[in-house]
Amino acid sequence: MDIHVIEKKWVKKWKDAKIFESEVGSRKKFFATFPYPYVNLSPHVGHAYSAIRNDMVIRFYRMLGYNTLFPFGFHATGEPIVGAAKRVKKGEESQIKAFEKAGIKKEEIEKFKDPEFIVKYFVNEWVKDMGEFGLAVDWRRSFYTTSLNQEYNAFVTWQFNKLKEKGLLVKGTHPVIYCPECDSACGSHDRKEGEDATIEEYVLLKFKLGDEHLIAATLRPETVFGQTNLWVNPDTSYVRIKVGKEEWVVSEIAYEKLKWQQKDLEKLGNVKGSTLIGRYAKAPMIKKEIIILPGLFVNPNVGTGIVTSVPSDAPFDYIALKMLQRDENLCKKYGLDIEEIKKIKPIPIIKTEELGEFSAEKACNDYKIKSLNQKDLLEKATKHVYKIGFHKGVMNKNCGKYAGKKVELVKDKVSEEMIKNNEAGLLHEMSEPVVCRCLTNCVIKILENQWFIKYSDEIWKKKTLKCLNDMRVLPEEARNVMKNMIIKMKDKACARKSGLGTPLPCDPKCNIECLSDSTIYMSYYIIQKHVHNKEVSVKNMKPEFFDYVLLKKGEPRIVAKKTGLSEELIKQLKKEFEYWYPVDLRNSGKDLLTNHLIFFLYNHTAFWPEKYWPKAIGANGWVTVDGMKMSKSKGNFVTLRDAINKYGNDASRLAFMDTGEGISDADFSTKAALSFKNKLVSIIERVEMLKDVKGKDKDVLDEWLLSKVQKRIKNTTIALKDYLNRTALKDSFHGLLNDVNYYYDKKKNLNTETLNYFWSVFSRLNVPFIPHTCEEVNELLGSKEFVHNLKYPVFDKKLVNESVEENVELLKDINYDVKNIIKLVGKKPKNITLIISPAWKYDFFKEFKKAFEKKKDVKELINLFMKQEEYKKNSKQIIGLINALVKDLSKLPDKVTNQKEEFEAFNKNKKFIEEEFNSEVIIVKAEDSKNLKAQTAIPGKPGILIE
RNA sequence: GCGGGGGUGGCAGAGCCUGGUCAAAUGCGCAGGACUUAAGAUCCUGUGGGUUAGUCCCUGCGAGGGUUCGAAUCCCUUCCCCCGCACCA
Repeated sequence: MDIHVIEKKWVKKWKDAKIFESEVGSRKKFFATFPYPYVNLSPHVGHAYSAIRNDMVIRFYRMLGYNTLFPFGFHATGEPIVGAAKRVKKGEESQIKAFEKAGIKKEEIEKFKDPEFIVKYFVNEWVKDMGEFGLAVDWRRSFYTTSLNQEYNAFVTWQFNKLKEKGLLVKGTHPVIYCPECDSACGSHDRKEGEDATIEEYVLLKFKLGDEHLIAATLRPETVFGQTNLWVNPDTSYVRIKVGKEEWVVSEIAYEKLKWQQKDLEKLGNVKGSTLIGRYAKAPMIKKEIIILPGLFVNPNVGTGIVTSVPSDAPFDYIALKMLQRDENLCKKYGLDIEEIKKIKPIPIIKTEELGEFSAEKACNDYKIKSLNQKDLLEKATKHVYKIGFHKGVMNKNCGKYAGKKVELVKDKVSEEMIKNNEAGLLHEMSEPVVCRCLTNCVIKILENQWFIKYSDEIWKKKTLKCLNDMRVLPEEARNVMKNMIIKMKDKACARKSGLGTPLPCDPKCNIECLSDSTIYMSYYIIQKHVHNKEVSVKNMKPEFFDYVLLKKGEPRIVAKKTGLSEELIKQLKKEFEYWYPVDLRNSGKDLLTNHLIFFLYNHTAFWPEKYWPKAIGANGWVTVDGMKMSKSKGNFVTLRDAINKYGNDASRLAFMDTGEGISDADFSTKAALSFKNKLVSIIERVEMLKDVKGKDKDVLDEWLLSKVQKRIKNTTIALKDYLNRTALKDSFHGLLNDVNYYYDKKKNLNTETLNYFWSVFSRLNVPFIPHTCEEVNELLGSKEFVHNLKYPVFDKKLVNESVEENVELLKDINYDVKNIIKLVGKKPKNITLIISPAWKYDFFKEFKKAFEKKKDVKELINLFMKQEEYKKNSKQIIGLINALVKDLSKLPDKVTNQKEEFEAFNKNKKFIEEEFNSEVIIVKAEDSKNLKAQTAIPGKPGILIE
């Protein structure tokens, strides 16, 4: 049997019958989406995972009676496709090889110089592969993004005009890591070095010195209240520059940096560091004249090469000051009066419990730092002081109006105040050097007049938080991740100079970037069906069209006239939107939790009333292959096509869904996939063999199987409602197969009715996981209908039989024990005698359980039982049991029935034991046995005697 | 640094919220068996360590303490790992 042939057959049948093409109706609907993939590659197994999870939920809800919709779009917005096309044009080896590896013929490569061709090529590949994979997708609703698709382009244009109208699209300024050679922002993927570099914000403090300003850079503006002096490196050459109307003195390197961040900069001349020493400059905020001292430790590459000194809270400053105060020669060299220098004392400004008011001094003592040469220790101490000071510190009385306030709360306020009073400015620095792929050193540039989406807007934020709060998020821990992100949200720059996309209406030279043009497009799937049907095209898509269909604005008669569409059609579109919206589930990889999904929520709250806000988000982890991150170099890169060819659709689906769940990563195990493939074949074979099953008699095993099946149904349904694929599979697939294996194994004369029922349930219950196999099984069972059109199995309480299940469990236990003993004895038994626990033990165990809940003391418990006549005669055994039970309560049997019931149960089922061991089984009550083993018997665990 | 999540068998991964009936569901791998001419598949049995005329005992959930009659689970301390922090899709 070839499973691939079977799967292909069903994929075709579904397609021909259009069972996944969804139309509005009167039934309840379920609309599930997942983020459209970026189409610069053919799909690989990682892509497939989120799609399968969505597919699983869709099939489940479909069989619960919902009208389901699963659309599938494609994302082409952004840089990579254009980049790849450029690289092909340039004839770059690696890029061409990558395409060739993806199965593109050499003579075709030429065409990949055109981004549009790349988009169309891969969209086609995706539809082909995903289609063959049998997803329950309504392919009429597929589209790709960017201006290459005029209709979608019109939709996004409308969206951004609306955002602007609402005041949510604003202009602003922001710093980026920038490559001067490429003349564009240099993202982490474009870098050769410094991928992890971040932008740090230094506050530039202005110290008035005559007509000039010495500019010192600091990361701790709140410590200005403790300034005692300035450090200037006497050996460094500084430059005097004109900044607007002011003259600044900074290091040469700082000037180079500032050029990118300040307007109207002009170099006036050089200043030798040593010439500044000993002079006094007026410090910002405290407005005090402080002395400029020689700081040989000052690095001209960092900040501005000028440092303000706060010896109370900065270990470097503290040690440098102490050293200078001892160094008569150095003072003399720069003409300083050492006695004056010695008068400089740290000014306490921040107090913490751990470090007191002189944290730098304390830290230096703790770390045993004596000299500036201990640079590593000084850096450690600085970090430590900062961490404690910032998070736990409180500003003291020397800090003016900030006294008594927490450091973390005032830090920004202090710098804001100084900037406002023109006592300070800003300098952006990279946390580490960045080199662009083009080998140019990057700088930080301040981009001006950039368009931002105003995600920082407090009202909008609040609405979005409410939306998140009211929806389901699965798994739950994803909610916290998102919540924290929303709270932290700043405005998002939404325009890019390069890459594909929709032009920003208010600045058409720029395209809308990839995460901003994909926030409310789920609504566009509804419109796309009509574009596909050629009923609507870009010329109809006036703003009034979207206003009416999506926002219910306007008179149908006027809108129809304006758009050139019939009134009927636009009414129909509006109706469809109102039917399918809101999105019931958006399932996504966890990587989108802190960006795309947030924007998705934000924009929905901006465009629609609560009624249309998304109902649920599901997140899943990454996919690894055989425990390793998928990569081409490791040779473990599996495309979806590979998986389909090798394992088939259902086995691949199982390999995903059986391994990962929730936000942790899923491991696609190739061995497991292969083993699933075999298992699926054997399932179909078994069902084919059903025709030879003729048995009519029913016994405990039939009842047991039916009862087990009910529990499997119940557990599967509960798990699926929480999108827990793995948990669900444990019951629906593995559980049921284990159950039925036991049945096949133990049942002498297989019962037709039982097995037909079983496989019918199996085939329906597993549709979300292995839809093709289920169709085949369903057909073999004689159904004329698609299994997808049948009802999902419903838990039937009447078929649950607890006591039968317990009996079978009991039998399993006994078999296990007997087998062990036989192994020890090492001979084939003639007789097996099971000695049922004496009647009093049943009472004892029951009473003990109750008594133990109240009293835990061994002696008290013994006394309690010894008071009772009926137990006295078994005192030895009782004391032994109590001691053992108190030590380890697990010895207490799960369930205590009574002797009569257990005796009857064993008698009824003894034939199974006899068959198992092929020997006679004798069942006696302990009271009727003289054998010593009778004493070891307890409820649920008979004494066993092998002869 | 900030935020989130983890550390359990050869591997992947349950159990933790709500302490005991739990140590390891489920899958993979491995070993043995049944079936088969044979192989594969399938099914059965076993799979932390130790011991065994007895269905058991000892040890074990990153490390160290504590609470409790009882801790993988609760509390404290400590070590280690992964992910996100935005212009990258």
